[in-house]
Amino acid sequence: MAINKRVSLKDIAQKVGVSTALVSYVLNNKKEGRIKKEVAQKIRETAKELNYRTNLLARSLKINKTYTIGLIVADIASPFSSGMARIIEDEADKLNYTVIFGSSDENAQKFGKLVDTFLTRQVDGLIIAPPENAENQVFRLRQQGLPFVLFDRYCPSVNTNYVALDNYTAAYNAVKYMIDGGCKRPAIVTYDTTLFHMQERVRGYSAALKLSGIDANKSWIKKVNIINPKAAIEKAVQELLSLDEPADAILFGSNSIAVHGVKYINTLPLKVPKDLAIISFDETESLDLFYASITYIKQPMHEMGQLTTRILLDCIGKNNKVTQVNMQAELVIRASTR
Amino acid sequence: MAINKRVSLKDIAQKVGVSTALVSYVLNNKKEGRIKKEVAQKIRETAKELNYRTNLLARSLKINKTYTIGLIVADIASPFSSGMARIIEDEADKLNYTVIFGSSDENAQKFGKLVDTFLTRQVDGLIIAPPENAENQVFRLRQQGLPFVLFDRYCPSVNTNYVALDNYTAAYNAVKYMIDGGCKRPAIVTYDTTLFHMQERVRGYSAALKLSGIDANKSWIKKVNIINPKAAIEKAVQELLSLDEPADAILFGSNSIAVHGVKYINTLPLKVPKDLAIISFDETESLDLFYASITYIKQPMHEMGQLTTRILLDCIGKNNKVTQVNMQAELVIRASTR
DNA sequence: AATATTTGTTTAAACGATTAAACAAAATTA
DNA sequence: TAATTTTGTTTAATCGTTTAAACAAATATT
Repeated sequence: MAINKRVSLKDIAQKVGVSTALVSYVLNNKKEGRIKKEVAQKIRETAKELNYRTNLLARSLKINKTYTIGLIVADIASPFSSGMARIIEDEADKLNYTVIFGSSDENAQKFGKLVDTFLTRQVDGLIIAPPENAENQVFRLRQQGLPFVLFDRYCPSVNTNYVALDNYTAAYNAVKYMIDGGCKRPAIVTYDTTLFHMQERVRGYSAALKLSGIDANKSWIKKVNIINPKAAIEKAVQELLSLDEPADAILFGSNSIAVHGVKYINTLPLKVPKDLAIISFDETESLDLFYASITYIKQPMHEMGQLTTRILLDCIGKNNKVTQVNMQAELVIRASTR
Repeated sequence: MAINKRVSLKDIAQKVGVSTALVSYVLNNKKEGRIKKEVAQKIRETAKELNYRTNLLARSLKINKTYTIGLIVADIASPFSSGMARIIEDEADKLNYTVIFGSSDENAQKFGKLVDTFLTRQVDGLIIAPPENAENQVFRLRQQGLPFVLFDRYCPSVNTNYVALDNYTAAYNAVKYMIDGGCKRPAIVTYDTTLFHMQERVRGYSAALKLSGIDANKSWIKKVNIINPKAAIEKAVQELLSLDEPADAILFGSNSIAVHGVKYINTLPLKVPKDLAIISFDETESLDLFYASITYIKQPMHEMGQLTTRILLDCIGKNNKVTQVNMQAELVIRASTR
């Protein structure tokens, strides 16, 4: 079955016996008062009858606007990314934008390829969670002048729009809370990465110790390799718990770290929160059945997604000022802390 | 900062002092032998120097092909959808296709809007998980002649490409396994929906009873409303367990049903699998910590996603025959069955 | 030397829309 | 009645590519 030849303005024009210009004016409701009622009516009828659909390629080419935004996440299959994608989709849809997406796999080169693909497709703007080592690419993008907004992560060295968590304060508050609850030796397990937002979390952790008068202990900070994290995280937790004076609180630096960490802890005889307090970043469904529900740092994902999208669409609509937002997290206190 | 005017073929042509046609030929490696080496070289250099990028809108308009496919899922934020999206993205990328996506929210009207949006954008084809009551829309799409492939769900009334699970056999085998393990009163909890794939699961369940010589009991089949499923599922499980002769095995008709069901069961004194055997469709991370790991029906998601994409791209490349695939599931036996 | 072929490049139409400008006819004003 | 304005529509250029066809110059063939 061949594709039914698509209907163009020309087809309508011919059928009605007018010029394509007139058809365009009518279907776009331009020149409102000028066009004869009966002709307009006829054109609209014919368009419907022929099942006409604007060719957005042609329109976009002419008006130099595609109503498309590109979304680059780490991995669309991850809950955080797909959750964000959904929020962005809905928000974009409200203003008639369509989203095309790609996963960078935390790989700067793949990231570059995606940016290129999207630019070639003439997207009106980009929403980006940049991977490690992509600062200069982000910088170059900035020079190009295409509107974009970073989210989740950002590059402090590049002056550009972003929406992210105030990771420093979030981590600070979480650790402070555990200390105030009586923990003497709080640890943190994060990925070994140069990504700014992760470093901020460690900085917040350290500040909480310092301001609470606890002597920082280097071995309380565990940075695990992002490749094959399961084994690395288990080892890290194990080490923390077998110190001469074992850690009595752990802040897991991300969702996925917490999953492996807590599952491992679940196999140990120690009791949460009595022997060990736990806080994780983001809620984690897969720990729902852990005997002590995990206290977690809640990012306002909805607000972040909506804000990110709005800032981008604002920018596309000519607003040139740079908007940088660090949102406050909420500490949701549950059973894993005391 | 204004957007740097994008560079076109014309700019290169002017700079080099040739026609745009020649530039196009060179950059597309057409007319290989005919073009003077030095000129070709110069053109390529200048293109790089000016940071030229093909305008895919213009090319697509001319060649009537966008290298874009539209993906319509129930909800991109759900693990199944986003997992599929990722597989499709990777497979499409290999052949230089880009994916645009939308979530139907299981709503036929929203589904229609998405199809429309994607057609307007001149996608080369669609990959669709159709919602309830979208049969006629799928049928109309079929008449239009645009290549598309259904996945996960399909409409038996419409003769079109699809890739789905053999849900009948999957359910049959699962229930049979529980019966063979000694279960006398197997139940099933599914959504109350006319979606064909769900009905197939019930049909497989019923066949297993019949062929095992078990008298089917109407109250063993629970169909819960998809709106506010948590309460409905808990009620269903509760009813199954308080029958005069309570159910001693449950097949949960989907991932999300199993989550609520098992979490509820976790609060009860009964023991899995001794008092109650459990099987679910799809693996469910959030039940990882349940004391008895859940036996589940494993869909070959990777193969399904890849196959779906390949069939579509095949179709776009002119293959007109209809391909219908029902893939076999694997029953992954773990601790929740005996 | 005349003709044919090859080589290297340009011309120009097309894809399907948008839109400023031009135009003709009707209605209004002077 | 002539000049002006309004109404309704068309013409034609444009967006940035692709590509068949035309063309001119160089080379090969007779």
